[in-house]
Amino acid sequence: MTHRPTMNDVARTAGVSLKTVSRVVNGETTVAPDLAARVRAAVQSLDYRPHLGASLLRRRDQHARTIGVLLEDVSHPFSAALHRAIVEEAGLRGAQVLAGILDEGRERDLAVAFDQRQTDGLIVAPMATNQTYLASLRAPIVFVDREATGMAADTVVSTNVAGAAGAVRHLLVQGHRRIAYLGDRRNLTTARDRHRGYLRALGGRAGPVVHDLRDAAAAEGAAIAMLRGPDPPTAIFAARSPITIGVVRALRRLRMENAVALIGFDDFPLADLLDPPVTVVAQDPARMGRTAALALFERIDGEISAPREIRIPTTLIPRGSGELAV
Amino acid sequence: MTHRPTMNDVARTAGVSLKTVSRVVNGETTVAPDLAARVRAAVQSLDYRPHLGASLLRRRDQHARTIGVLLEDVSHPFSAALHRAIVEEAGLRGAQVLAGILDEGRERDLAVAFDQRQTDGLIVAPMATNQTYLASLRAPIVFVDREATGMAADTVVSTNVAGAAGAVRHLLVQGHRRIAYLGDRRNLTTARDRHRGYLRALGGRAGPVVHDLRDAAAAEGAAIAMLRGPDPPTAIFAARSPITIGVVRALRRLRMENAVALIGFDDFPLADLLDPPVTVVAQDPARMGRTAALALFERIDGEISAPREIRIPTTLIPRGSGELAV
DNA sequence: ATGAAAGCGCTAACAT
DNA sequence: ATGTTAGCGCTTTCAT
Repeated sequence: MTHRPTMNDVARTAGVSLKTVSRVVNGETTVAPDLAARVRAAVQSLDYRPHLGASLLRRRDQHARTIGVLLEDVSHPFSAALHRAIVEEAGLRGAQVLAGILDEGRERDLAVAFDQRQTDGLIVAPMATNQTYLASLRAPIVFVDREATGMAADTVVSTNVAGAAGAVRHLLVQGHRRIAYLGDRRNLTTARDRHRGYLRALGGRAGPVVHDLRDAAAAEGAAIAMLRGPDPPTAIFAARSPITIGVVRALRRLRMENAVALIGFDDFPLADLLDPPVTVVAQDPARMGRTAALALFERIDGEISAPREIRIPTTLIPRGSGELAV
Repeated sequence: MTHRPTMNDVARTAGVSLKTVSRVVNGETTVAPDLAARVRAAVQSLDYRPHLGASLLRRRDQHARTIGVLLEDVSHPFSAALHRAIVEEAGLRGAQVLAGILDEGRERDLAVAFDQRQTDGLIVAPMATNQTYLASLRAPIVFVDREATGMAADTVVSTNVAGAAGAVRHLLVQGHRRIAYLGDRRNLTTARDRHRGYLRALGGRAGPVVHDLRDAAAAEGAAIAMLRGPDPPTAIFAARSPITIGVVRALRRLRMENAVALIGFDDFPLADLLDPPVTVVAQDPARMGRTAALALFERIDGEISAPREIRIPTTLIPRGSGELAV
């Protein structure tokens, strides 16, 4: 087991003091060129790599130039785009991004683990029903996609209420009067807001509503039951893309894909290649990610104003499924 | 700025020595119950959190119970499934997983950043053309999906040659004689192997071949050119799912989706809902992730046998597009 | 411009 | 069973 070289080893090899090595490694300019060259040669030959932990331990005020991102399902195209935007924005600032998958229940553990790893800040898409525990973390936090409960911090979300209301109004314009809502668990603020938008657009005339659909399979079952039941809807608003996909499968199985209109919240790959192509309310995850990253870096740099809530607009993309008349 | 509490603060508050706090925090059993209770109370009231960096600095032999995963495109369903499987396997061992997005060129920086963060090991899907630089890292490494160049380590890959050859043979059985290959850059070992499988199945009778297709748009353009050109193929083998999707778009635009057979390597969401449904050679990313994680933990635990290459079998899933006759 | 000494928060080795 | 001392690899005084 060969010892990992330390600054002391480099100093000995280069025939200089520990501190001189430190200066060279940290790019301080107050070192004579020949000494610096000797140090660099020693660094090379020993394959020395500074020990970030030790460095961070001593200079407690400095930053590790690393932020953490905690996301639910990394495979979700929305999360992936968010993640990528954050990485790019961080790259401009010379910061690294570490990501963690937020399995339900592990949210707290992960956040603490990141915090212990001296990340300078955290961007979190909250899953758990309460984020109070985050208040005790060392590092600043920005929430994205969903709002947090029990803790105030900068938050970047889509215009969920307006986007959902716009989709439903779009269906009303086609003449639909019986419009169903299929959504996720109501403890997610996104689901609550999209449901609220749906209700707002319909006024008193809400159609059938199903909550707590956690995945495409559940949505498919619920849609089939609804469409086969009494007084089926002529149009469906799906509040999340896995639900949209479940509804597509249901309509296909019942051969009703051209008989019942469908608009989904959140775009997804291949939506335009389905039959009929799926009309969606597209979010702008790239902009959300950039915005969240910028907010976080401001906080890291010491910004201490009151927590902000930033809303990113959505766009209705008509592709066919939402333009089927009654 | 209120000072973050240290073990010393806890010791003072609890009226015990520093070492006693250390013992309690680390779950050692050689502490009298009443002292332990006092310590725990102090930890609570001060909201003390151990400083992982300092801890790791002292006990150099111990592990941080954290591994890093370096993946190209986290949004790729294959990568996402891999990632999730690794997280689950690590969870069983009580280990955390940090992920990094491997933008081309940043592979080295990220790997070093993770290594500096005292990860116990790394799982890497190599992108760069050379991985020699990884040899100098502290932590053990396992490669997944693609083989590395310039560095020997455990590697978990799909049976790319056999899977591709099987797909092409499947097309031969339907009577196709002019079968095209559309693939990614040949410096990726996966692309090379799938191309080799294609050639092997066809013997001397290879059809038109296009390499270096980096995304769906490039594949769409290449497919259109090929299908409009002289002597077009009657079947296409796409070596990666973004390419498959590009080919689907091309066929759709030319209204040839039922005239030209298509098999794609790697499954993708909604493949079964397209028209015609897309036949694929499915990989098993969950198994690959589990296998890679297990291999890495063995290495972390000190296994020093020669590097292994583990091949995970693929499965042909006939859905329609690959069963179109000539 | 360079170096010696102290100490970041913690654990290991050794008392007691 | 508990405490004391030293020191991990590094940066920060403070000398020179």
